[in-house]
Order: sequence, then C-alpha cells, then structure tokens
Amino acid sequence: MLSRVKARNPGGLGNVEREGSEVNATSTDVARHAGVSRSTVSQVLNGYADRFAPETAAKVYASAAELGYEPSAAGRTLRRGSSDFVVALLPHTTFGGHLQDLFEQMSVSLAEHGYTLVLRIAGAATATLDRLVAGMKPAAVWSFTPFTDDERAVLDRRGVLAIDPPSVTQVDHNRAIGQLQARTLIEHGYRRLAFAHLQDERHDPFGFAREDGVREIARQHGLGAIQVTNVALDLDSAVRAVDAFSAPGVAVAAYNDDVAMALLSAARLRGLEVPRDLAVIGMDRTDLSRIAVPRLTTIEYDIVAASEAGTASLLQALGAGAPRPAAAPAVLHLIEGETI
Amino acid sequence: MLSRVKARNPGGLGNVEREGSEVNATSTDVARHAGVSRSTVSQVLNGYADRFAPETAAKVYASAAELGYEPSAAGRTLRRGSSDFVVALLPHTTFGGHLQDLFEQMSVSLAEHGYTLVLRIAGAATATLDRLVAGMKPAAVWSFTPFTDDERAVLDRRGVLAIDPPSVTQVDHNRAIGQLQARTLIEHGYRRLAFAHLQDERHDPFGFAREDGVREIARQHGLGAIQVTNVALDLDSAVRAVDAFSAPGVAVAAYNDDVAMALLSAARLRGLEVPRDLAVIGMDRTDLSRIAVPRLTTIEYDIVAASEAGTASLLQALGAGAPRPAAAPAVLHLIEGETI
DNA sequence: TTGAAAGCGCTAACAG
DNA sequence: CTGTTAGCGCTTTCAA
Repeated sequence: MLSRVKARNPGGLGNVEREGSEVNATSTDVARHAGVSRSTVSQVLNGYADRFAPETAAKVYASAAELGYEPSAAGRTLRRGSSDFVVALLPHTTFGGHLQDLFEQMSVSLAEHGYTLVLRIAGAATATLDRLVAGMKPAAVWSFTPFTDDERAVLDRRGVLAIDPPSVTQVDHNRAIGQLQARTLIEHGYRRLAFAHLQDERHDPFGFAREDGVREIARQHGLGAIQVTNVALDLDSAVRAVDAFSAPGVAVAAYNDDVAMALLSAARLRGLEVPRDLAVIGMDRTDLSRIAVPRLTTIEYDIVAASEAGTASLLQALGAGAPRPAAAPAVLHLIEGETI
Repeated sequence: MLSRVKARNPGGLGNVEREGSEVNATSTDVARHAGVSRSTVSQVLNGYADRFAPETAAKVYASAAELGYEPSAAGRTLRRGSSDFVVALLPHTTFGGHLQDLFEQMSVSLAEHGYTLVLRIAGAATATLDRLVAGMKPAAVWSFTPFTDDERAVLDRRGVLAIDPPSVTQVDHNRAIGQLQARTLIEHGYRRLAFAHLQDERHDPFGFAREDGVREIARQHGLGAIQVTNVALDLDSAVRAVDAFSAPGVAVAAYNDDVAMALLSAARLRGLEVPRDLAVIGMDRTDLSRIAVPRLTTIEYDIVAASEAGTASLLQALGAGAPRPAAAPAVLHLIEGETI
C-alpha cells in the first residue's frame, strides 16, 4: 500500500504543510494496537462497549486516543448510507456577528450528538446543492429560513431529511416582530403608523409578515390604514420616503435598523425633529443603532435563544432526541432609545 | 439489497419529505442502463471519454443524465484517499457584509473544477476542525485570514493541504489600507494624524498592520507621531476618544466604518464640526457610511476581485491550475465623502 | 476499445 | 464475549 504521506510527497520534496508526523490511523490500526479485531473496535467506539469486557473496551479507548483515531466519514457513509454531516444553509442576510453566534451554538450542540455542522451559501445555484446532497449524503439539511421550492424539490428527490421552519411559524414569528413594533409605538401615543420596507427584496425576506403584524395591531386599536413605503439604503431614497409621509407626527416601524438609520438621516437633512416630527422604531439592535444620536429605539432578536429551539427540533428530527424545551424562549426584547 | 428508499421508509409510512420518486442512481445503475461496465462509466465520466468509441461515451452521458446520477463522494473519497470538498473557514469578522459575495464567487469557481465548497465557523473549537478534516478528508482547507497556530498544527497532523494568505501578504495588504488612508488625509492638507482601533480585538485582526501603514506614511511626510486610540462601539467610548484628541484639527484613520461612525456621533455630541474640527476616514464602505450626514469618506475593498486572486491560488495549489492572473487586481477604492 | 478484479475504511449480521 | 465475513460505491490497474 502506498501510504497517503508518500503519495502526497512524491520525491520527498513536498511543502512545509505536509511534512512532519501525520496521523491518520484507521480502525485496523487501532485494532492491531489494542490486540482485538476491527469489529470490536467499531462496536466499542459506537456505543456498544457494554457488550465487551471492561478491559477490552479500555484497551480500545486507549489505543484510539493514543493513535489520534478519527473514523473515516467516507467509510462510515458508504456503509450506513448517510453521513454524520448536517448541512446548514447560510441565509443571504447580513453576517452581523449574530449569525455566527447562531451557527457556533449549533455546531457545538450537534457535535455533542456526533454530528458535524457544515455551512453552505444559500444563494448559490440549486444544482450545487444537488451535488452536495447527492455526494455528501448529509444526515439532514437545515435552514433558518424556509426552503425555496427549487431547494425543496432537490432535497425531496434525494430523499434527504430537510428541516426548515414551517413557513407558518416563520410568518408568525415575523408578524410578532411587527406587532411589537406597533404596540410600542401606540403605547407612546402615536396614532399614525407607517411601515418602511427595505427596497432590496433579497435582503427583506420577512418584510411582508412584519408589515402585516403592524397593520393588525393598528386595526385592533382602531387606527387608520398604515402607510407603506420602500427605502433603499441611500439618502435620496430615504428623503423621498420621508417627504412622502403625509404630515408630521408619523411613527414608522422600519424593517431593520439600517432602514431606520436611513430615515433618521433623511429627517435630519429635512430639518425634522425626532421623535416630534417623525418617530422611528428599528429592528435588530445593531451596534450602530446604539451609537446614533439620538439613540435608536429598536428590538433585539435573541438569535442564540431562537437557535437553541431550532437545534432542539433538528436533533429531534434526527432521532437524537433531546427532549423539546418546555416553552419557547422569549426572543424579542425592546431596546429603549430616544427616537419614539 | 435493501434499497435506500425502503430502508428509510419502513412500513411505507414515512413523512412527506421522503416520499415521491427518489433518485439516487449509482454507477452500477448507469452502467446497466447504458449496457456497459461500471469501469467504463467511471472512465467516461472522469475525463477519459476519448479512450472509448464515441457512441459508447454518448450512451454513458445520456444514461447518467437521465438517471440524475451524481457520484457518491463517500465511494470516491474512500478510493482516492481525499474528497472533492474544499473547506473554507468563515472568519469571525465583518467585511462590510459582502462576505457572501466572496464565498459565492469561490463556490462557483471551484464547482467549475469539480470541487465543492463548504464553510465552517472559524471560531469553533479546534477539536471540531480535527474531526471535520479527519472525517471528510477535504482536498484543501482554505482561509481568508492566516490560520492560528492550533489550526495549523491540526491541519499538518492530518496531512491536509492548508492554504492561507502568507501572513506577510496579509500584513502588506492591510498596511496598504492604512497607507491609503494616511495618504488621502495628507493630500487633503491634514498634518496631525491619528488611528482609531476597534476595541474588541476579536473583530480587529488587522488593526496593527493598518496602524503601521498610517505611521509609515506619516513618517515619510515628516509628520509627528500619530495618536493611537481604541474605540468600542458605544458612545461613551467614542466620546472619550474624541476628547482625548489633543486639539481640533486631528484627522483620524478609523479601523472600519463602524468606528468612524462612532467618532462622527461623538463629534456631534461634543459640538465639533466635521471635518473642520475633526476629520475622519473609514474603511469598508458600508451601506450606512453612505447614509451618514455628512457622508463618510471611506475606502472600498473589492472583495470579489480579491477573492478571485485567492481562488486562483487555491486552484493552483490543488493542481487544477488555472494560470495565475497576470497582475494582482486593484482592490482598494477611495470613496469620496464629506468627512475630510 | 472494453471489462474483471481488487480494495479504500467502515459497520452489522451472524457464528462461534 | 469476540471475531469472521460481506459489501456499501467508486476508481484503477491489468488483462483481454
């Protein structure tokens, strides 16, 4: 057998990265080292240690550790029909540090159950997803946002476990955000409500649900129809939106803090006083929202709490069932500012 | 043989996700369908079609397409010793939010050469990296920023191709950013320069190189020592930093646009006029920097251009050698604003 | 120009 | 209690 090291280092030249003592022990190596058979190694290491004499199991554990043994995903996948990888789709929204926290938390939880998390850009062509799924045979594909129809079709075709938030949940969730924005504005005495979308719809996947939430609360309180506007992330667009608000005294629920900040800048440019002439509530609690003068009133979405629920349902679907957490955690927090 | 569908759908119940006509053709299926042997299928599909009669090859292509055949990564990995996956480490920083574009571009380029890109959170424990690498046997692990010593050690141990920017390049690159900031400030007539770090060093991996770039240019122009300060992303911190600037007329190169925006807010709070009393140049050209009043002068980093260079060197290291692009593309662009 | 055979590392059924 | 055996899907000689 041509060892991997040799194969990779023809002529012994090689580059620095590959020199030194490489470790890629197989279960055969572990078995030999422990003086047992491969199947014993496999069983001990896969949770059936109690079928063996304690000393035998101990020898196996020790040998595996000593040799730095990690099972080959390829061999295991081939045998089992699916791998221990879980693919998570990376939404095409801002990587505001928070998203990393989500995946970091998920990565750890999954690792505890023997799964390995890998990420994939959500925007990429569906054909790539197909290749990835067909090739890697992941235990599951998970998405923070609902799959597109194309994605669903591919995943179904490949027979892979596909987990996304039921779109009804997703809608409820975002409607709750709009509702909280509206309720907050109303509690502060505003009666003329508006909703400002982010114009680039690729980055505004939740806008309509949130708008609905605002509208619903407005209706419940007997307020008139809400104004709806689109704001691109440039001053011209924001100024146009502000000019279009029928009169002073409008209170705007913004799709996110960036939109809110754009409106604040536009208001300043137009000489409007915030919140007297224009009130604004954002969403996301970005770092910059804390720096704005006046500080933006916004809503924080506790993504780690939310992701814990997501991870739990994922694990359950995988049959690695951690029991569902008793209640859905509170994930929305109002952050006080001076813009309403 | 127990088919995968049956195995996954015991009792025929199953859930919606797995019903319907699943497609998971193997090379055996393709061979049978085309009336040739498995090895013929393998050879034709791996670029040796010219060893066969044209009709034979055509039959193979047609059958593979019809059956939706995708080779099993597991089988291939087992046989070849390494997979077609390339793991990219997701840095724990924000590059103006355009990080997706980088990975999307990379994903496409790699796919053209038969590789599949998967991402992994860079922050996670090194042990997880070890498992990932040992299990998945990726063709390469790539990082936009230099590996930590721990990461390097793990990758070396597993004998995997590890590509990161030579730290000298990384340093040069970031020094160039600082230099451009300083040169721009000096061209506008400023003689008292400062550099403002982002206090959270986890998000400021390049700060020192940039600071060096500023200092270097200041020295070349015979200016005095530059002031260096740390700014956290809150108003108190920014106000403290502004207060500490010895006198009006300081021009600050900020680590990024967020830091710059914090300084602008602090200046406003202190009644300083920008740029007369305090000049600021940022870095990243975030959306919000375009919305600020006054608009922030900043530098845009063309991450897609940069990533094309990165992808090229990665492919070269993989031996899928696209020829190196002739010259390094220009990746830094000054964005005019009104803050200097 | 094509096919047969071997084997990558692993696990599960079965035999002792 | 532990080992033998077969085979997951693929590629690569080697032989025809």
